[in-house]
Amino acid sequence: MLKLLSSSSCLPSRLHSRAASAVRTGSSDSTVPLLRVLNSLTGFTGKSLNLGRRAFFCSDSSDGSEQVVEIDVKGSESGAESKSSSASVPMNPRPEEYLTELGSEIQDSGVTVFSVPILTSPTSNSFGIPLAIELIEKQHWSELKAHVQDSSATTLLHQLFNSEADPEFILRYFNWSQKQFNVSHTLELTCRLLHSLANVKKYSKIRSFLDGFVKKTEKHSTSSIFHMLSMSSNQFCSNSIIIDMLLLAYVQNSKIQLAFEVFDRAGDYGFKLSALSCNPLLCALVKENRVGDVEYVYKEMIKRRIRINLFTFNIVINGLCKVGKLNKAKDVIGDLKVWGFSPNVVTYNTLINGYCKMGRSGKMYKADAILKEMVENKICLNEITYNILIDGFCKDENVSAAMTLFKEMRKQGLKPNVITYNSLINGLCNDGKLNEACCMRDEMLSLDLKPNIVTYNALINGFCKKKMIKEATKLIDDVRNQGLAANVITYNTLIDAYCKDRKMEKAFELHGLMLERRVSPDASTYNCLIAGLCRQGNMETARKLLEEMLDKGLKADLITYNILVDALCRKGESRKATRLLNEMLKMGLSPSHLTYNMLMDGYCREGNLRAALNVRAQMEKEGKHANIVTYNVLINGYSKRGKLEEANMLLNELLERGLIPNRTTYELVREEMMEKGFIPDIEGHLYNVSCSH
DNA sequence: GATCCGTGTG
Repeated sequence: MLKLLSSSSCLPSRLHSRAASAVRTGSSDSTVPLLRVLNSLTGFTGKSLNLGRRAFFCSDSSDGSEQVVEIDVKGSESGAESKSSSASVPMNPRPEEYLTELGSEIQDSGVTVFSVPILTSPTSNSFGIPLAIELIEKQHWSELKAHVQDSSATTLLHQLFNSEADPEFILRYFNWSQKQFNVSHTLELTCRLLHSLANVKKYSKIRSFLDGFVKKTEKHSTSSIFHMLSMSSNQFCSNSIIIDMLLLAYVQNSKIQLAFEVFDRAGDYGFKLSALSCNPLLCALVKENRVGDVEYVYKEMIKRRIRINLFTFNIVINGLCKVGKLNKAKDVIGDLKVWGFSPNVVTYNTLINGYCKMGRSGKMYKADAILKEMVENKICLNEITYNILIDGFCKDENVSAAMTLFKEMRKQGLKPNVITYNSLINGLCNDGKLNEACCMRDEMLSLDLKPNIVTYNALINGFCKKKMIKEATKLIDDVRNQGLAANVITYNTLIDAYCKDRKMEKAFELHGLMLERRVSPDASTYNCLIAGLCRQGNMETARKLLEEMLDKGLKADLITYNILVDALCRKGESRKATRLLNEMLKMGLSPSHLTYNMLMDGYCREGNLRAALNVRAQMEKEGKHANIVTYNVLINGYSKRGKLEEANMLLNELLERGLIPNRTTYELVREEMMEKGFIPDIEGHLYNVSCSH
């Protein structure tokens, strides 16, 4: 009734070759229990062809050994027997039932999908399942190998699933056979394995299995995994746990996009995830600056009633703070209180850090307000709190305030660490206090706190800012003597200093040195060098360097293009710069306000106001609105050409748009205005005296 | 079983 296909002239050519190989691989004693066939029906993506009374099923086996069987739909035993070379199939209980289902499924649609593994009959040789299990248990692999060949590896796996074998042994065999025969078992079998492990609560085994699974597998789409998993068991709880672990495995293997997809689809399937996996996902999204996705996951977690905890809130707050969404971060603090949590030291540290990193003046005042709230709520400051504040004050150019905190920190019995010192050294260096900065480094050494590369980079930067590049370069030797290695930031700092000092040979020397020492230059390295060459007007070499950069697989970024656009515009070659702008857009890079403004300025200086306006139109088309610099550039362009009416119109336009003119805005027009009898009124609007009379 | 802090450049 069911038999191996021996040969067939009616198969389409594509299938024919598969059939031929099936004949070679399938031994003549292979049989296909109907139960297996039916099991396979539940889920598979392959193809079947309905050819009258017979259907040919082509297995989707990923190991390359295609197996084809022929099924007589009508179930006529005699008809099947007419093909003498096919093997007969032992009948399972109530075969008629299966055949009826099978037949109708095939006849209903021209394309039905399922796989048909071919099993070697266990009775066909002396090797039985109990022996196999024993060998697997004892891990006598070489002995097992004597009994299992390429073609029967999957067969045995099926038999193990059907036996009462310990899922852990099945797992062992699963892994061994994949490695041994260099095959990947099908997704269907993988899901069966996961479910059998979940049934006996072997979660750590599932975890490590999934780790391997996500490491090598790129071929299974998220949707096929979900589909197959839910097809192979309707145990909702197991499915949720498996998916939860899969999500975590993706995150731990830095496959964040896949993890995100799993999170999303778990919602469609209604699988319940845990904070154990969702929190790391959130963390990864924060690290990748995908704040929109962070907000989405957070909202979904609440909607799906995932048991969120304080970690969840803190991670989300950090994500929001990182991109300056301080108000939203405060909203989340409100949320966490509603959920019955209280902000802890990490919550406050995160928020304080958020304010410290904000570019605005008075940021430390805001940070201080949070600090007060923290103290009121009896949350003790820790080392990190102090480090954040010390760094914040240093960046706010208030090193003395930072030093006060430094002292207070120690008075509180908290130990400053490398980060504390690095912040202070950096602050002192930026303040030009190199001696004090060096003293701090010595203090570190005396306290047995090892300065690291960050420490030295701060010092090197300090020397560079003071144009003491020779001294700065010497520090590279110090770095080596301390057993440290200069990194890309070290080299970039020095290269940039030499470029600014117009010592391009020296800069390229360092570039060579970093290559020699196997420190890979990054886009910034090239940007520094390209900017240096542009400053010298050496556009040709700059172009060449850009090509070298691209050849190395580094991507030219916004900065690279801005450097080049700026240089071309300064040279009066705005047209060439426009070509670069289009190149950027083609590369999917979004030009910044600066890019457009430089271009407009270039055209204005060339007297091509029409071209400048075209740039502005393009800018608006790309969704970037003119800012105050844009207006200043255009106003300057018009007033320099004596077109005061237009300049005046632009000034009114910017006021109408709610932009705030700055000093430059007025200075650009004032002189000419006065000369020509225009006077600016108190509010900045201009009117023509001669017209008003 | 995890969340918060430090370096450079256009």
